[in-house]
Amino acid sequence: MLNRVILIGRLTRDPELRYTPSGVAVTQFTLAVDRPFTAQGGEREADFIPIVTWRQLAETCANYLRKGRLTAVEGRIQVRNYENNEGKRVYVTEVIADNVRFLESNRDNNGGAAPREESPFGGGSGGGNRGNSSGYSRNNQDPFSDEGKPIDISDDDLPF
Amino acid sequence: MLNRVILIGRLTRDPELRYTPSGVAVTQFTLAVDRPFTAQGGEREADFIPIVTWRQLAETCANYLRKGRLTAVEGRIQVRNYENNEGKRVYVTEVIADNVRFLESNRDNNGGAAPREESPFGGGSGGGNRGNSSGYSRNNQDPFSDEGKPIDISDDDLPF
Amino acid sequence: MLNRVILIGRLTRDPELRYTPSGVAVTQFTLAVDRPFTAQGGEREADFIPIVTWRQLAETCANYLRKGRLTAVEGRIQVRNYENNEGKRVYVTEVIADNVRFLESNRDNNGGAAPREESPFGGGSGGGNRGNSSGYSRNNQDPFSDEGKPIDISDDDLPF
Amino acid sequence: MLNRVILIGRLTRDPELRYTPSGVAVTQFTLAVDRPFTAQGGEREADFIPIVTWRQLAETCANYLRKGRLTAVEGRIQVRNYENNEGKRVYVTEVIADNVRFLESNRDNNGGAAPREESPFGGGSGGGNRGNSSGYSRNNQDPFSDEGKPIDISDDDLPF
DNA sequence: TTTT
DNA sequence: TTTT
Repeated sequence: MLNRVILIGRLTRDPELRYTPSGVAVTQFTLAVDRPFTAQGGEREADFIPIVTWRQLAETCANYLRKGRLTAVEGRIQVRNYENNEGKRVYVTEVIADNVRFLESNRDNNGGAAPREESPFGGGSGGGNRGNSSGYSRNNQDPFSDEGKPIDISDDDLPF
Repeated sequence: MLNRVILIGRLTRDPELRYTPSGVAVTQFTLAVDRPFTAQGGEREADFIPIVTWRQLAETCANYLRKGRLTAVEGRIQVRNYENNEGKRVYVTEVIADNVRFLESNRDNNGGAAPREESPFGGGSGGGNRGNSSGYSRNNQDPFSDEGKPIDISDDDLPF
Repeated sequence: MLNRVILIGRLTRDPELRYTPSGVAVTQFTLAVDRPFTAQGGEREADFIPIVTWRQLAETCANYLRKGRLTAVEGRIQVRNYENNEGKRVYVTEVIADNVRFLESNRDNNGGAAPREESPFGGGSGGGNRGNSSGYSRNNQDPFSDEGKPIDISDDDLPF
Repeated sequence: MLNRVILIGRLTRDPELRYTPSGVAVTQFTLAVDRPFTAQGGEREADFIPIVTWRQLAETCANYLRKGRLTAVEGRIQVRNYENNEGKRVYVTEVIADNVRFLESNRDNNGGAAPREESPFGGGSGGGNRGNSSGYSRNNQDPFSDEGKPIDISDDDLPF
């Protein structure tokens, strides 16, 4: 009835952009969020929280977010489930984001992977392929071709 | 770095109160939270989100929450993992609540299980056993005795 | 850059529906939200927080919310300012709601004012005047005619 | 009954640390939070939201926050009121913060005022006066001496 | 000016 | 499988 999540953390890897069979953009990444207390032993732990974004927001995230970047995410908790290879039901909890804030510009943080775009509001190579950073065109790609795991993304998951 | 969740939904069952080996109260329940849109086909779906409360809040939840009650929960997302019987790593996502609001009084809603306590601020049988609804005293109980699944609760999970 | 508020409280009065000069619905009400602690002396205090809703949500709120009802509100803090009669700048802080949840149905709570509509999803008198509870038609009304204070609502305040 | 605010924005000035008559630290600052849409004319507007922190958090904020810094704030909305010089009741809305995150380290942003401390976890001059940046000792100060406006802070405002 |  |  009400379901609201706000997180600030850092990406553990570059985001992954894919497309559903019907061509809708989806980007997934994981946010490492430090816990507000230290574990016994004094080490600070983190929660690794899977984030999913759809459509235009997915393309923006794929273009501008990179591993290590401090990022704020607003969204809702969603619990999916599917049957795995052994016929067992597996539950997957993700945050479906509807608002993502880039708290570090590209200038601030240049460790990790090289940015695919020069600047958050900079040029890009123009044209219709913007946002599809896989190098495949939107029509003949197979976004899941390199995936060993069961395909767990479909148009049925579309939140709106 | 920041991790905040606010949910409003209904309990799918009565809450379960247990104690860690060192005697700390933990209560778990699941909140059914309706999604803000309807699936294709027009049915309204819900997310079933596991909630964990600790210490005094755990005892209050065990005493006053019941299946079906409309409830607000504030907390943070936590992702635990453990190795299962087949040596596979399993990830469990829960909301660790630090604030729970009972949006329906006992009077409002008397379906489901009978309340164990008469009123939210009513008597109880007094004495040291308050909040331990398992019928075991706090010292000789085995809160996990009736559990087939691997014990996935320990003092290591203590959030503060 | 990020601005999110979630409140649960009770309406101090029936909501007030008005229309901007260009015919956009706006509803205002105040939420009494109990503080999480007691003041010295032991009395529990509350914050009285002004809420504003626009368009369709404004009409729904005007139709179904009433004085005393337990209500959840999601939105953002907005700070307006205007010059008063004495030429002094006055600051007004409100929560612009984009999501409102009715936590008590009409059946639960029938003290206070009589409901203008029978049931949350019930009939109403039908037709185009739905949601305009002032009795004026949408075109020839003056929503501010009965107001002594400076007109502090205009199309400029439109949030989207 | 539930009152939660999360903001990300930038300080409009250096924070102001004061002490109540009984010696409790209070820090006030204003956060400029960009609105999620542009006004007609295309300019992006912001809300200027007053933040209050107490005790240890007040001292930390006074030490490490500076004008212009990107900052996340978690807290609750509080509405105070007092009678002004002309006998008129004035309402003041503030966010009482219980969690503040510094999203830019001292290195990132050195515009505006010079930092009073070298680094977030750096030295300081040590000793009991830490956090009292007014230059007054905690006992003989008058935290309101340089204030023309009515004293609007007192131990009565203490949130816990 | 305030709600239960 | 994890980020600074």
